[in-house]
Amino acid sequence: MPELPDVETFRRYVDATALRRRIVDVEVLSRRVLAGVSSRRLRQVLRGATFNRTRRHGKHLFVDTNGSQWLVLHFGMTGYLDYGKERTRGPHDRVIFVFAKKCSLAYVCPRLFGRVTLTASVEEFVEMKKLGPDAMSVSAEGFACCLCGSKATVKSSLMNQRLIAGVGNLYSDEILFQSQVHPLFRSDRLSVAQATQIHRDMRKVLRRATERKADPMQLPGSYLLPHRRIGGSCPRCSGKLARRTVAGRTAYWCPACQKT
DNA sequence: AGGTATGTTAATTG
DNA sequence: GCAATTAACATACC
Repeated sequence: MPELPDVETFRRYVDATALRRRIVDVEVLSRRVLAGVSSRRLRQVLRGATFNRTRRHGKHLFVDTNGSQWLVLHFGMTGYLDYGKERTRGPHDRVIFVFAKKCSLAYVCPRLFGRVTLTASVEEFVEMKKLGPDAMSVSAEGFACCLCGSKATVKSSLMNQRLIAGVGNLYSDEILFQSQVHPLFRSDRLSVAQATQIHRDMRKVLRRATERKADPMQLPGSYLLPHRRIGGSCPRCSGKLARRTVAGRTAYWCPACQKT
């Protein structure tokens, strides 16, 4: 799941379920998802604390734990959160934050590509990971700056978390479809008008997707994602969509609507 | 069985 | 150094 709209949805989910509740225990069921923190330290820092507030930068979710540490959650390709009272444990639960009254929040990650850690500062973490500005917060000028310095294809640049944080394979396809820009177009050859358009469409697409709880199939029929499958047709011109590996991922686009 | 998958990163190649 | 490609990670689905 997790591109920016998914992680923003998870952030709101934590806000709605787990804020200000005393953490009575932390169960680490898979050490593999811990990055640079031991289960003992995670438990020691979180036990007795509360989740105070949440932040998001790109695909990373941060939860202020009351003291000097933030819990950092990244979801890989298949991670998500599941809150419940007396919830039954699933096979892919990796870390469980246990609250009072048998309530708990599970970090579930079937493929184990996600990571959980702690950081003293969100800004330091972002700098350490060399993440670019958040896709929903970056200004048009900042966005153009990030893209136009890259010789990579525009799809690759959009997905490069060091340039812009938050856009992945699915939404990069959607953004370029909206802007009618070909995914293989070189970033540094975009006109100012094109970069401005892509910036506007990026924010529009991510906002829309977040409104729809990050379910790509719930996007309007005029969007690419509901049609993004083998044999799918362009909602604008009805032509067959093109499909090819770009930047190591499967890209879909309309060869008629998205020129060069 | 083999191909595919919403992510990241290291190694390799041009 | 940059960019593209490939493999690797671990699992599920068609």
